[in-house]
Amino acid sequence: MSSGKRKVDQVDPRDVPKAVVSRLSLYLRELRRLVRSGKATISSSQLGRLLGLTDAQVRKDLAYFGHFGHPGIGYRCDELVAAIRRILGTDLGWTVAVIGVGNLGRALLGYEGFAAQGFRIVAAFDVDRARVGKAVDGVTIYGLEQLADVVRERQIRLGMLTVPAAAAQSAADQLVAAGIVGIVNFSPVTLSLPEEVSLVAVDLATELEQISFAVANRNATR
Amino acid sequence: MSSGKRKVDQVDPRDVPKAVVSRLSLYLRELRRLVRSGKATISSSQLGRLLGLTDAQVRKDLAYFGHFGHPGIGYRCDELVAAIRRILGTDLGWTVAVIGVGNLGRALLGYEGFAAQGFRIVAAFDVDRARVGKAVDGVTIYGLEQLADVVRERQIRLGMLTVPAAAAQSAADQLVAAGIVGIVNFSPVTLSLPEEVSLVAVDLATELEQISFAVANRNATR
DNA sequence: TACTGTGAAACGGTTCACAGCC
DNA sequence: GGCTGTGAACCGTTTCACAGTA
Repeated sequence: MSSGKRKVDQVDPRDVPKAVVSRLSLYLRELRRLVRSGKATISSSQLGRLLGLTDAQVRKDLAYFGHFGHPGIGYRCDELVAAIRRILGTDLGWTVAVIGVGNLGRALLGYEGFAAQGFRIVAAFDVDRARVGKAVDGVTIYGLEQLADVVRERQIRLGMLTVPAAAAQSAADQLVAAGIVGIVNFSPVTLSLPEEVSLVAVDLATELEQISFAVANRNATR
Repeated sequence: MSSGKRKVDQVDPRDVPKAVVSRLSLYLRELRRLVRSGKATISSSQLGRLLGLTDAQVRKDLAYFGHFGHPGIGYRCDELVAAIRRILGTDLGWTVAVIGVGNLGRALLGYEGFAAQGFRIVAAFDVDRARVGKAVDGVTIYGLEQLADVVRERQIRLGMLTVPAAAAQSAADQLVAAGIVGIVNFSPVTLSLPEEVSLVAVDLATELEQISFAVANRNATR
């Protein structure tokens, strides 16, 4: 507590609802677009309309983290972009590894959306010797046995897992042992990880199943 | 109401919480694995432990749709697989198109997890003339202008959208015009669609941002 | 006037705890 | 004894409505 009356109105980030955090990503994406299109300020109701949310929700979400708005004006787009990036931690710059260089892994290596958001893929890993040593989109592919070394040397902090289901838990264990702090799991398995490692799971088949359910149940009660 | 006292204890599927439906996919995935490994029955608490959920949650979720369990026994794995497939509608067999054959689109065309869950990708579309006419993983690539015709002929019902952000809304509009009933959107834009078309959005950068937030806020209040 | 920030109310989902059943 | 199905209590999130501010 060095000096001044630093107002502590922020909440402990750990008890912010998960839904709020994922909307933050949406706000960020839309705000960047607005900045690019030259818009200087935006109100909660305009932003909400663009994203299919209510104005109150937008304000409540942002208010978890501080006072970013200007009454009578709205939110300054560039200011809010900077604030959200800082909240999400994407201003820190993250190094990422891709584990599993199949179809999906290759797609991630070539995905342009990551760099702009502060994520740099610096290495890929695979068990297939035919792939090891090659590079895809400028990223070198290493053997899985080199994981620990490369993670240490290149200071890799996050991993994206795109290996076959049967190999996923073991690959995840290796990532954890190598000291990685967060994993996005694209393999269709439920991983069990120590709770100090963050996990987000994405299952492509599951996404289609959600659509299937919605469509199959569109009309009234069976 | 042909005969018998058909008990109507099911709830209108439209007011089942979304979270329940996405857990259904998890149950299904795990149950299939259990069936494959020869397990005949499973209790809600075992299934919950495998997925990181409570036993009560598993039972409540399933009870939205009927009485699938056997007191004293648990759930019969194969029975429950069939029930969930029917609930999700994946037993109906869906035809799917991929729009945008870039890195991610190609990965989807080669993704093996879809067929097993009842989804068949029967066509792909792209604006790039160099790609049109070719096939990827046995799926023919058509020009985007052929969308309406091919969707009709091949009776395509769902679409996966993997085009650049700038092209996404227009492509989505074309999908809707062609009569598609559900879209999984991988393009980093918020689409606006008529509400009779179902939508699931997956943003890869957003997933990494969730991890970033979790890791950056792992420790106590700043 | 136009807008934010926020308590309070309303809503919806999860957990609890137990009756009923095998 | 072991397990499901479920009403009731609990808890977290969303919506409402308005005081406060530029």
